[in-house]
Amino acid sequence: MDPRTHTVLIEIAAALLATEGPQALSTRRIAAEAGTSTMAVYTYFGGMSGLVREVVHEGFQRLERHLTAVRSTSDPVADMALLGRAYRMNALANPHLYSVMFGGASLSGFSLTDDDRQHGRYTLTSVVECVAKCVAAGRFADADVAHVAHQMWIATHGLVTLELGGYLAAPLDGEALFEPQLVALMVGAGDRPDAATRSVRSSRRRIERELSPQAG
Amino acid sequence: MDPRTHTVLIEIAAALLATEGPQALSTRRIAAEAGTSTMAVYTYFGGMSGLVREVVHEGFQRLERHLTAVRSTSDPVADMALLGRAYRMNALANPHLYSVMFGGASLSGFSLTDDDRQHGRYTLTSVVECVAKCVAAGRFADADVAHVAHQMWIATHGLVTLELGGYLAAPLDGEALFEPQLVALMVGAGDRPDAATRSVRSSRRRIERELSPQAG
DNA sequence: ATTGTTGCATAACGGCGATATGTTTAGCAC
DNA sequence: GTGCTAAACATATCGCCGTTATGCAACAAT
Repeated sequence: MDPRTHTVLIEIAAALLATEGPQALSTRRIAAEAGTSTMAVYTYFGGMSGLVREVVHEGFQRLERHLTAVRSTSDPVADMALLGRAYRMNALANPHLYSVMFGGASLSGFSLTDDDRQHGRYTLTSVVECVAKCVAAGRFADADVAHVAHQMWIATHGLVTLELGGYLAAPLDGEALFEPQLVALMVGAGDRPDAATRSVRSSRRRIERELSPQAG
Repeated sequence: MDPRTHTVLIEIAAALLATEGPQALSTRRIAAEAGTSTMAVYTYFGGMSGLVREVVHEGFQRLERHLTAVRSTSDPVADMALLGRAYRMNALANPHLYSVMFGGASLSGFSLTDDDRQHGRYTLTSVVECVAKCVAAGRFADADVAHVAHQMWIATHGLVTLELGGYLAAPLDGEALFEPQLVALMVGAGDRPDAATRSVRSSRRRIERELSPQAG
C-alpha cells in the first residue's frame, strides 16, 4: 500500500473533474495519467465510486476551509455576506465538483451516502454561528437560528446552482442578484433594510480591498 | 416516419427516467421496451442526447402547465405561495427529471443548449406576473420586479435541490422550511411580517382543502 | 417495372466499469 | 541466505454502453 499512489489518484481525479468535467473521469484515463493500471483504483478505493467519494470529501473539506477562513469583522451581518461570498466563489471556482457534491450529478452510478451528506451539513455550522451573532447583536429578530441559517444556505445554494446551470443570464446574472438576495433575506430575518444594505455593501468593499493587492 | 413511435419513445424514456433514474436511460433498454431497435432513437432524435432533450422539453412544459394551473385568489401574496408550492410539488413528484432540467445531471454527455435553458426561463413569467400583482396591491415594495421574482425562484429552487439531494433532514426538512423561507423573502420584498405569514398559511389551507376530496 | 428513399433490424466498433487471472514484489519467520 | 504469504499491480476478459455501418424490406415517384 503506497500512500503516495493513493493521494496521486485522488489528485488526478480531482484535476480531471475540475478541468474536463465528470465524463472525463474513467478508471482507464486516471490509471493512464497516474502511470499505473486500472486495478489501482480498485485496490485503493474499491471502484470508481469510492474514488469519487474521496474527491467529494476533499471538496467538502475545501469548502469548510474557505468558510472558516472568513475573518469576522465588527459587523456580524457583513460577516454573513462574506460567508455567502466565500461559498459562492468556492462553488464557481469548482463548478463540476460542486455539482457532484450537491447536485447529485449521477456519474456512472455514483451516489452519496448519508455519511457523505453529513459532511455537507457541516457547511451549516459556520452559518449558524454567524446567525447567532447577528441575533446577539440585535440585528436579526430572535427567531429560530437554525431556520434562518438554512434560509441563507438554501438561497445561496439556489443562486449558485442556477448560475452554474446557465439559467441566470446577463444582465440579471448571479453577480447582480447576489447582494439584493442577501439583503432581502436579512430583512426577512429582522434586520432593517438600510442597515442590511450597508452591511452587504461594506462586505463587498472589503473583498475588493483584499483582492486588489493580489491583482496589482 | 411514424409519429406514434416518436411519442412512444419519449414517453418510455420519461417513464424510465422517472421510475429508475438516469442510469436506466439507454438506447437498448428504450428500444426493447418500445419493441423496436436502437436505430429508432437515431432516426427520430439523432442520438440519446436528442431524446433526452425532448424529455426535458416535456418536463419544462409540464412545469409550466403546473404553474399556470394555479388559480389566482384575491390575495396576490398567497398566490405567490401557491406558485412556490406548485413548483416544489412538481419537482418532488419528478425528482430525476428536475435534476436533468436544472441540475445539469450529466448523463452520458448530455448537456443543455441555450435554447433549452430559454424554456426553463419561461418558468419565471408566472412569477414575474405574480410579483407585479403584489406590488400593484401595495403588498410588496415598488422595487425591481425581476429581481424579486428571481429571488423567489432562486430560493425555491435551492430548497428543492437540497431537498432532493437529501441535505434537508427531519426535523428541519423541506416541508418545515418552505413556509418560513417564503415569509422571509416576502418580508424582504416589503410585505409586513404578520401579513405575509397569514397569506402563506392561507395558501397552505387552500391546498389542503383542495386535496382532501381527492384523498377521501 | 425500376429507381431512390425511408425505416428499421443486425452486426460491429471503441470505450466504459468491473472481475478473473496471472505475475511481480515486499515483508517476514527461520 | 531460503521459503512462504500476502499485497500490489498487469493483463485479459466480460457485459454493457453510445454510435456507426451495412443490409434489407416497404414504399413513392417516374
